[in-house]
Amino acid sequence: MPELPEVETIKRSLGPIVGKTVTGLMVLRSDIVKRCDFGVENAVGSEIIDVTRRGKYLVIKLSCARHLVVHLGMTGRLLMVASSEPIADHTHMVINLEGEKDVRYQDPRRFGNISFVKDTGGFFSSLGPEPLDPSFGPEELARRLKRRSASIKPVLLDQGVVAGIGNIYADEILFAAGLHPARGASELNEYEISRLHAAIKEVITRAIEWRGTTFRDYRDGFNQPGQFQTHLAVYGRYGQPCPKCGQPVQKTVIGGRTTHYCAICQE
DNA sequence: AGCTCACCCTGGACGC
DNA sequence: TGCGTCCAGGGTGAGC
Repeated sequence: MPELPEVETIKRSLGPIVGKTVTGLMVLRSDIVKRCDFGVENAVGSEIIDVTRRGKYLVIKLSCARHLVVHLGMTGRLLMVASSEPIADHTHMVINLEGEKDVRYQDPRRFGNISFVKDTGGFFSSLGPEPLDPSFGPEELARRLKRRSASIKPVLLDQGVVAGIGNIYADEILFAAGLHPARGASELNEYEISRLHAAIKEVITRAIEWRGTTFRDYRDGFNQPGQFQTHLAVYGRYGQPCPKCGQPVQKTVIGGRTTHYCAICQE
């Protein structure tokens, strides 16, 4: 389940492709293409000048002022492999690079998508701020929560509020902030919002340091799993002791999503 | 406008 | 062993 820390880790692992020239590009399943501002043939011959991230989106920037924007959904992977490797099942796009290397996009569940984008500004216009951007402060978070009557958990998952938070980190963030996931977003006071803001930065930063969470599917560009799963406080730990108070972690459904929390530590 | 919920998809876990 | 059922969840869109 690639959320911000996983996508950031993949982005960093794809460093070796920067500077390489695209020698071929094949889309093997057209239904994974979400938006197409230009033909794939336009990418061939371009140089990859950067790999960046916005929220949960990975952006492969090409020298022709065009971008490949990839969303990995739940089970998507971008892997660097030798061109001689056989094409694995559920491979939906192959980017051939100079030096007989490929970047391959695999996604068994096909919740992910690829876009061929000219103007990324427009593409990302509905996304909220990057949680680790220094300009993202508690005041802005407060402003974004104020008009939301829904529970804080689904509001944290709303990419228009803050970009990059998914189900795992929403639960971890709310635990770190000591906030019950069913609390109304607009009812949080200044102190609670400052705790939430600090928890967002802290949890995301720590998860990136551990190279993301691998529950089952997530791998970086070198096919390596993350390590943060052993540091989770509540997510996936239903019935196990809360790391703070020792009481069993609870599980419920909020906003249609499985939600883990500690009934003692999260008021 | 904002909230809630069903839907998409497939592999793995689980029960019988 | 095998079959059926359920579950995971990001984003989207329908309906309220």
